[in-house]
Amino acid sequence: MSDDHKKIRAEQGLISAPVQATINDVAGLAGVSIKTVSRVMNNEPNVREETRERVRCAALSLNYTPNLLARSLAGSRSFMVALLYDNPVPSYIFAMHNGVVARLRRSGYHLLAEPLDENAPDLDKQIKLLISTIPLDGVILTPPLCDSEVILSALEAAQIPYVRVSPFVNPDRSSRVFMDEKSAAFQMTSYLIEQGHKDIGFVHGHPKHGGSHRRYEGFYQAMSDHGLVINPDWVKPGQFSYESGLEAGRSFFASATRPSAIFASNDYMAFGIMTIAQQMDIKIPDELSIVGFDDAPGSILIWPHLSTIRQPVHDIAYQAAEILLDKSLEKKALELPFELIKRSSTSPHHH
Amino acid sequence: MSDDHKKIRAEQGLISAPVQATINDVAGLAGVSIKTVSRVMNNEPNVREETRERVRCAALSLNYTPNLLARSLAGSRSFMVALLYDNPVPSYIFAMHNGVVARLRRSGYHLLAEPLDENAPDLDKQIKLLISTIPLDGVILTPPLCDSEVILSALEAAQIPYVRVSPFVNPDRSSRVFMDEKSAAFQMTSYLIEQGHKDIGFVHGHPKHGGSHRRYEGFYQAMSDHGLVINPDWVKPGQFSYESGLEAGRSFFASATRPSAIFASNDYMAFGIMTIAQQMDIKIPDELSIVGFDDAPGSILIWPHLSTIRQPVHDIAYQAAEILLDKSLEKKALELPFELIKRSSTSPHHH
DNA sequence: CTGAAAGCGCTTACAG
DNA sequence: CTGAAAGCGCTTACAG
Repeated sequence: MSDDHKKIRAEQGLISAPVQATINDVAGLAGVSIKTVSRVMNNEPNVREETRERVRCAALSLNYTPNLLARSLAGSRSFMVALLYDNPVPSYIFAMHNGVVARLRRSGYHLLAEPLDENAPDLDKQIKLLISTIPLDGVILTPPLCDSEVILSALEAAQIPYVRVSPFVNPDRSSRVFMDEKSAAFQMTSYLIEQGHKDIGFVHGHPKHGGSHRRYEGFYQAMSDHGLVINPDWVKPGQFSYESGLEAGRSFFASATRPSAIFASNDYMAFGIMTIAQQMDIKIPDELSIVGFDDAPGSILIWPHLSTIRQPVHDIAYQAAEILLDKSLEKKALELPFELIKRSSTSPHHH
Repeated sequence: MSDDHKKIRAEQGLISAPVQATINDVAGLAGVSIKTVSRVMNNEPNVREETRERVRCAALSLNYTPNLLARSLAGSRSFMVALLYDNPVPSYIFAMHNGVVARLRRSGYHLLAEPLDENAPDLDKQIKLLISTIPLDGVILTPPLCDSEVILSALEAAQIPYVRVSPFVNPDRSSRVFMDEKSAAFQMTSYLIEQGHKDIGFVHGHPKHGGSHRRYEGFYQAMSDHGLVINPDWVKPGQFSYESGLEAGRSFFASATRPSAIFASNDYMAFGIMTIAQQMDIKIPDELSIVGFDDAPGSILIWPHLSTIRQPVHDIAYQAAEILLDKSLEKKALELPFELIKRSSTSPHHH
C-alpha cells in the first residue's frame, strides 16, 4: 500500500489489515522502478542477475503477488478461462472441472464455472454478457454446448479462443479433444457378437449430443460388418437419462420377442433398462446381456456390474486446457484412447 | 474503443474486430461524462430521468457492458467468489456449483472453481496465493475444507468474507448453512427401531468430516432413548468411500452373529456393504436392512433401492451464496430441512 | 540493462 | 443533478 495510506492508518490507530503489497512497495524496497519489478515477476530477460535477485527478495519479504485484475486490465491476458456446460451427468462435469483446473493452475490461470441451459431462450444474451463482461483468455465447451451455433459464433465474433470437447457438428471448426466414440461402440458391439449374440438391441442417446450419433454409427457398422441384421423394433429412442432407460426397458420387454443383448448409449439408460428387467424377473446376464457407455460411478454399484466404455474425462479436460494455453493459432485435434470394460452384465449367448 | 484506435484500424484497413465499447464511448454518444454513465450503470440516484434514459439508449446501441476487471480494480468489489472443495462425491460438488452459480448470477457475480487437496503440504501457500492474486469478494467452503484451520485463518487474516457449509469445528466462527445431521441420523435410527430392529450396526464416516460425528451422535441418541444397547463390535470405522464400505461389510459378515440392520454414514459405504452382502448371499432387506445418508444417484440404481437421507444440496449452496452477497456483517446460521427417504433396502424385523 | 510516461476501464472523493 | 481529477495496480511502448 502507498505511504499515504499507511500514514492515515497509523494516525487513525486502525487495526492494520494486512493490506496486499503492490508493485510500488516492492520497487521501493528493492530500490528499482516498477518496470523492473514487472520484468522480474514475468521472467522477462534483460535484468541483471543481481537486480533480479534483489527484487525477488523484496517481493518475498513483502509477500507480494501481482494482482491478477491489474495485470489483466493493463495487459493482454486475463488469466481466466471459462468452462461452459449443460450436462446432467455429475461425474462427467466433476472430472472436467478437476482436469481443466489441474492444467490451468500450473500456469497461474483460474477457472470460471459457467453452467448454462442450452434451451434457454436468452442463451445468446447470456453468452454475450459473459464475454463482454470478462475478457476471457479462453473457453472450454462440453457437449451439447460444443455444438451450439449461438455460442460458437459469439465466441468467434469476440475472437475468444475456444476448445471443444467431443464436438459433432463441423469438428474442424475449432481445436478439439475427443475419443473415437464410433470405434468404441464398434468394439463394444463386436464384443457382444463374439459372445454369440446376434439379436442385439440399441438405445439412442440424446439427439442433441453428437456422441449419440457416433455411437449408433459404431453399432451399425459392427452389425453390418458381421452380416447381422438390425431389427428396427429393437432400436429405441432415448435421452441419456435414467428415466428414458426405464421407458426403453418397458418398451423392449412388452413384446413377445426380445433381443438377447442390448447396447444402451450410456450407463444411465442401461441402469434404467436393468431396473425394468429386474422388475420383470428377466435375469441379467443369463437371459439378457446389457452394456452401457461412460463408466459412471453407478456401473459398479448396480448388480450385475455393467460392462461399459470408459472415457478418459480427466485427461480430455487436461488436454483441452493444454491446447487453450498453447496460444498457437493452428487448430488441433487430439484423440484420446478409450477403454472397453468387461463386467458381469454380459455373458455368452447359447442358441 | 477510443477514436484514435478506430482511426488506426481504419487506416490500416484491418478487419475490425468487434472491440468492446467502453464507458468513454457511451459517454461520448450520450453527451455526458463518464461519471454519469457510471451512475446509470450502477443504478445510483441523482441522475435526471431523461439523462438516465439517454445513457441507457447509448449503452444499448453500443452493446456496452462494464468491464468487470476495471470495476474491480477501481472499486471495492471484484464480483468474484470462489468455491473451495475437496470432496470426492461428484453429485455433491455438482449440485454445489449449480446452486451457488444460480444465486451469484442474479447479482452479476462469477464463480471460481477451486478444487484443493486438504492434505497437500502446501495448502497454506495455495490458499494464500489464491487470496493475494485475486481480491475475492467471498469464499464458500464445503466439508472437509470448512474445518481447515489453515484456510480459515488465512481468509480471516485477509478479511475475506466466507460462508461455511455444514461446519463442525467451532460452528459460530462464521456464517454457515447446514442441516441437522444429528437429527436426521436420529430419525433414521428411530425408523429402523420402529421397524422392530434392536441389533443395529453403524459405520462411521471419514473422521475429518464433521458430518461423521454428528451422524453418530444421532444414532447414539436414538439407541439410548429407546433403551437399546450399542454393540461395540457392530460399530465399524469408515472413510465415506465405497471401498471402506466393502471393508466394513466383510468385517460385519465375518462374525457368527450380525446385526439385523446397519446404518452406514453415507450411501457409498452402504453400497459397499450391499455388494458384500450380495456376494455372501445375505438377502437385503429380508435378512438385513440397510440405510445410508446423502441420496446419491446410485441409491436408486442399486437393488434393493437404498433408504437414505436427502440433503438439499442445491438449496444449501444457493443460500450460502445468498448470505455471502448479503454483506451484512452479522454472522448467520441457516438450517435447511432434510428428508428421510424410505425405499426397499429396509423392512420390518420379525423376531 | 533500466526507467519515466501513458494508459487499460472503471470508481472514488470531491467540487459545484 | 452533473462533472473534472485522481487513482486502482499493473503492462505497453518508448527512450536512453
